[in-house]
Amino acid sequence: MTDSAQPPRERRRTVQKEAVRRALVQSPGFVSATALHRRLQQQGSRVGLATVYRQLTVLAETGLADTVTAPEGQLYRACAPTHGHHHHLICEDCGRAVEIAPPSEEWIEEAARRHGYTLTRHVVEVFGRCAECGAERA
Amino acid sequence: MTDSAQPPRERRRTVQKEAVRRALVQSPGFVSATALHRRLQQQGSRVGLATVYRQLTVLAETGLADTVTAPEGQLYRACAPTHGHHHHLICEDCGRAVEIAPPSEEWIEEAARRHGYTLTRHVVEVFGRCAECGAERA
DNA sequence: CTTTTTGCAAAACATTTGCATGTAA
DNA sequence: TTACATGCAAATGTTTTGCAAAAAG
Repeated sequence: MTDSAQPPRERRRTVQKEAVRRALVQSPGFVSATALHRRLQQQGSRVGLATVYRQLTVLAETGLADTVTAPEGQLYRACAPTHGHHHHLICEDCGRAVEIAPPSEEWIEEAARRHGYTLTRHVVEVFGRCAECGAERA
Repeated sequence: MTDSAQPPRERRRTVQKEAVRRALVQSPGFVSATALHRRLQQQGSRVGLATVYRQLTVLAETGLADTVTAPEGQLYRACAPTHGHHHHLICEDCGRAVEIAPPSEEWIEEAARRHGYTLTRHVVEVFGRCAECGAERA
């Protein structure tokens, strides 16, 4: 991208925008767009799936949502805008996610530098099964 | 692991199995199943896409291939069976990947234990632009 | 011969997009 | 009024699956 100054997208306040946001906040761990859409329907909100996707994208861009790429798709989670980025320990069963902090991320920059890479982003995803789900494991 | 003795899947030796493996080895960085399939076609091998997916899955399970989940899908890369799992520094432009080793992964187990999680897998993906691609950066 | 593997096409999903229609500002 | 936002359905793109035919052992 040649840094084309994008027309500062206007953000209009809409019911569905709020609904998506609220639903996301209500969700315990990371959720997929479809899952969130399902939840919204159950709650009575008649928000279109496309809108859920669009809003989730916006939320992620705005930093209001954290997102990780899982094999079953993109997952989102509400996130305080101040948080910046962090890593998670995610339960593969229920999706519950715990924030974890690596002791140091210097080694990442270190490694990048050593190999002549310019860092753009990094992801640390740790998957497992939480105590609750693990106990009832079949 | 509950060590449920799974019916030891028979592994029959087939041409396409070899073809997929070879194509994967020939590929420099991480490749998607579809990309690999395309490559195979260009090389003349008439391997079905489904087979490529199936084999790639097997290779990953067997530990003969490394795999990362990217937004555009699952990516695979040939990998020595002895290697175990490791992490990568991936160029977002050309896909070239360099192996990197975190100083220690104890903190992951540590964190899991602390939160009562049973670890199943973890992924560390660091994305950036390699020296080569970075130079010509527009 | 028996069982696995393949190929193909259809099915399943996740996600995006085109467009007419609502609607905030 | 006038853009932007939404909904819906169609379009994409990836990965899986059903099943009959081919191949391995």
